[in-house]
Amino acid sequence: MSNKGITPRSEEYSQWFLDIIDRAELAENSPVRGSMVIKPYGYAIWENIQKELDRRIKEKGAKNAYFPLFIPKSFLSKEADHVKGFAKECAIVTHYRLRETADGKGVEVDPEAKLEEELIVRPTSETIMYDTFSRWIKSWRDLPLKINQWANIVRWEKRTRPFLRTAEFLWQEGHTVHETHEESLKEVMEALNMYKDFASEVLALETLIGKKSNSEKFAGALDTYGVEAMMQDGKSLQFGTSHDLGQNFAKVFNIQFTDREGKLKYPWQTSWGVSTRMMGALVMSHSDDKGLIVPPKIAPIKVVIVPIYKDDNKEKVLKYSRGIYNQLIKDVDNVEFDDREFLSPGYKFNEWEKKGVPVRIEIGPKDMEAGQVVIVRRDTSEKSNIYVSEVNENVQKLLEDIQENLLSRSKDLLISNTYSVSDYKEFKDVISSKKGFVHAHWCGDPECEEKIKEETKATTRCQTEEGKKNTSKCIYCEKPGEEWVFGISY
RNA sequence: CGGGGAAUAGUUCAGAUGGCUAGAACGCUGCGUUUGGGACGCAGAGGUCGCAGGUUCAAGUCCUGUUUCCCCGACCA
Repeated sequence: MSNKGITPRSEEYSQWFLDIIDRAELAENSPVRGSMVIKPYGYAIWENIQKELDRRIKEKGAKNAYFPLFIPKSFLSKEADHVKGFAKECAIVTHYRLRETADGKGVEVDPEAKLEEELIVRPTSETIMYDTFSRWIKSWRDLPLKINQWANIVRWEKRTRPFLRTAEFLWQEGHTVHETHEESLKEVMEALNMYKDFASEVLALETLIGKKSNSEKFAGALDTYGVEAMMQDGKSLQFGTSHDLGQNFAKVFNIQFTDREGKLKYPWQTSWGVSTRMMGALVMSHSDDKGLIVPPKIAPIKVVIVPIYKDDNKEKVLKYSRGIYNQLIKDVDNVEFDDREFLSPGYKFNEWEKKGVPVRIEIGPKDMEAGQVVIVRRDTSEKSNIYVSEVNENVQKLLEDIQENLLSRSKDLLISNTYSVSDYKEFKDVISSKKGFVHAHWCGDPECEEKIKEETKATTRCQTEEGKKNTSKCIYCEKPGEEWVFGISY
């Protein structure tokens, strides 16, 4: 099996990657391609991400709900751009029953059981939600409506990559409805900033936010804003999106409300989402040749204690270590005590390093005699001898330090791989040799964008607030243009 | 849908110009010894060599067909 799709840093990479997900399990039993099994440890990371993000989403005033997996074909086809955008990557349910084959050895689709109207497995939930919204919303008093859904969705991509682009993925999608465009635009930016803050505060990832170009925007939106992260190889990864849907969907799903003057109006909508792709960003950003580094705030195991003993001092060391464990869990959660027998300490160290556990505590006879423990941080591999009485304080401080250090590494990477260029030759040089984010001017013509993509593989990633104000010659056609951020995208 | 690979043990792979009973490493099972950076010894289980034809005294190896998977593009969060 190979995991080459996801920025291998070394041969070791593919090994520890498999501790988190497993594609083989599924591939053997099923012809489902491009889906993946997320193993318990990987899923525990996802659960922690969910928990923290869910809290922030609710803080914004959104409530969780759940809508159907299947969308009637007619719903999806209501918004013209929306259909065009998703038509080519939909899984479609056409029948509802199987029957035994004539030879009795298997099953086949029962042609009698054809659905009158095909169902589409949701590639996103705008249509099925908004059909319902049209019944929920009558008056300005019903607004704003803010609904969030945690769900799985299916996009039948031609080519898949673990975490970055799987046929089925887990995500969160927020959908809001507002009285005015001004208000909905505010929501779009709030969601965008929520993602940026989440990335930086929780995932320790520095990101860039801004508006997407027309060719990159969501099918059916007026405008799409994106959060772009930079991976260790300089390539960019769209991490989350927030869409200004305008009144496009309101009009086709007939969502109307009576405003404060008694007039019937179409509301303004937004939608925003992030997916398990975040896990990919996490893996690809915080990793070194030893394996993953999980930011402490979402680590399923924050601290692992590894007792080191020989037969003659086993009981003593275990007792001493357990004492420290009991002391530590008073102040720190997610502490693991690894007393598995007959596995060498070296094996254990390696295993926890692969999994990215931020702090490891080694306790052996030498430490016991000195009344100390050895504390090792995962990000720098730095070891220190700490007195038992100082362990709790030290570990708490270390966890904060690691979280900060990961973010500062991510910042440094982004800053040191961001360039500004003024002509096309320079643009091509930088893109081909350095990758990274390249600030350059573009006239806004999709043809120039397309040509640049064909010739360099670089696409517009987004336009920042400052970029909009900064005008100069388009690097391709030299007509006047605004500044955009280009990059090579995953 | 284009362009390249590949298919042999649970996994990664080796098996020139066909040759006898199909191999290694890792993993797995048992016993014993080990435990401060991926432990070691001994014993063992595990294979219709992707599938179907063909050539041959003889096919994992050659030929034809077929299926599947992987990688690189196009599409996309």
